[in-house]
Order: sequence, then C-alpha cells, then structure tokens
Amino acid sequence: MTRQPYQNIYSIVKQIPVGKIATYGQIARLAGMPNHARQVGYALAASGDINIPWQRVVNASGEISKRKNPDIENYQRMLLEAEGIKFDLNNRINLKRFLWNGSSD
DNA sequence: AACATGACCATTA
DNA sequence: GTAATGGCCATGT
Repeated sequence: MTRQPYQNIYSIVKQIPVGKIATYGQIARLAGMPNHARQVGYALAASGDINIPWQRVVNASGEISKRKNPDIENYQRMLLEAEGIKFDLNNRINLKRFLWNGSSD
C-alpha cells in the first residue's frame, strides 16, 4: 500500500474510552470524511492486525453490523458487555447512554 | 479499465 | 416500522 488513508480512522477509534461506543458516521466525521462511513467499516475490517478497539464501533442503529462471519457478532457483543456496555432486548445499545461524545474524556 | 463485494448513512416515501 | 435510492471509497479478479 502506498498510502494509509485509514491512519486517521485508527487514531479516532483508539481514542474511544472504555464503556463508550461510536458509530461509523461519527468516526468518519471525526476523521474528516463525513460521508465515508463505509470506508470506516472497511478500514476496521482491513486493520485486523493492529491493536484497535474495533468492537466499540457500531452502526447508526446502535447495533452490531452483520459480517461475513456471524460468529463475530457474538464475539463483539461479549467484548462490549465485558466493558460495561449493556444491550437492550433488541440486542441494541442505548446510544443516548453509551454513545461516545467525541471527547477523549 | 470494468465489475463485483464490503463492518454503512442519510433521505425519501 | 420497512423499502428503495444515492453517495462514498478500497480491494481483488
């Protein structure tokens, strides 16, 4: 790869505090790509090797995105629950309560 | 270069 | 609430 457009995305995700989550759109906007939410998800998927809390990134519905491997859903949910995040009866996260405000604190 | 796929979001009806 | 449409970009064949 000749360029690393995901570098900024990784930086944002790494800044997400424990017990909080962020949406793809949020990350994309913070990274300077307001409409590139898709690329955010792709970036996280492509990362895999780096040490980033990709599990704290969910879609705008507060739900875990469907992947090629459905096993990951359970895995991600487990990680989030381990960080103190609660899921509702719909397997969704209360964005009003756990959504990252975009600050490091 | 063209086409298909992929961790998505916002708008409109 | 669901369904359809447009937009954006990277990667592999």
